[in-house]
Amino acid sequence: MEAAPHDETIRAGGLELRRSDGLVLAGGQVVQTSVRELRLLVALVDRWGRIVSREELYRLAWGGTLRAGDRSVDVYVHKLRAKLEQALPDTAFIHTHPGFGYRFDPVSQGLNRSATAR
Amino acid sequence: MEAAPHDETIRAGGLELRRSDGLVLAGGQVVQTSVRELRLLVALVDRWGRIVSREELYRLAWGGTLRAGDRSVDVYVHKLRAKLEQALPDTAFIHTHPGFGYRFDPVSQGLNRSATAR
DNA sequence: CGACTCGTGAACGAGTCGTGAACGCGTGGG
DNA sequence: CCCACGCGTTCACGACTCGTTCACGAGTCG
Repeated sequence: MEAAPHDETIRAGGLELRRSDGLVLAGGQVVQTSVRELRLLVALVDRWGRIVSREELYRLAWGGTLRAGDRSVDVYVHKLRAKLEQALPDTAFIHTHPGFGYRFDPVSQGLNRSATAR
Repeated sequence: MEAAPHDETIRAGGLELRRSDGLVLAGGQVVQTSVRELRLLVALVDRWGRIVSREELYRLAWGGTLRAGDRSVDVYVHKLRAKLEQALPDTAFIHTHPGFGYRFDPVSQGLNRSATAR
């Protein structure tokens, strides 16, 4: 029944991601995510610290090829950011790398951390 | 980390569930449940805090495979919510996760600003 | 400036979920 | 034998959610 070969639970800067349940916790509270949102988040978290192109993110979360002009990834990154920031306002999780893609790396505001963004 | 494998009596946020009797108490008063309702409730409580798919709930409470288009689980979740809400109006027990399933987690209204929000 | 990338809110169609009601079945009492 | 009753299923309709797409503005770079 439970098929979870990977790490069942991922923890990152106040974020908790239970793969088997499809449950996301941030700061102790439940973050409601849709199926797409969760798959995108998992795709990003699995490549923690690395820049992931939109093409790859689309392939992982949607399962096809990203067509030219498709902004779906952008829109869903926005949705994820909104939900995560609502739960943990002082932490930035997803960073934009213009021309390359997105990168997942929790950075708490006010603390010294590698802020590679922009 | 595992919460109560098969305890006799389960207590959760004003709810009391005795397995052997099949007795459900909420806020001190008895909640009359049918066999199906109780089995569904037990299935949810046993996976407290986790999202449980309709397929699994059907398998646990009914004992077969959920056919496409079968709304039985939805209807019985509704019945359970109605009965629990009548006993404890300020507590939400069963939360919906669209696309995933249902999750049992008692949340008292007004005292808790977290959990199921959108 | 002009072209491009990205953020963000809104609108829309499709699908999912909540909910009341009708129906059928078995049970037990008159 | 008939009827009332509780239980479980199914249906119908409304409300809500999801994913896509568009539109516009901000920011960036040569």
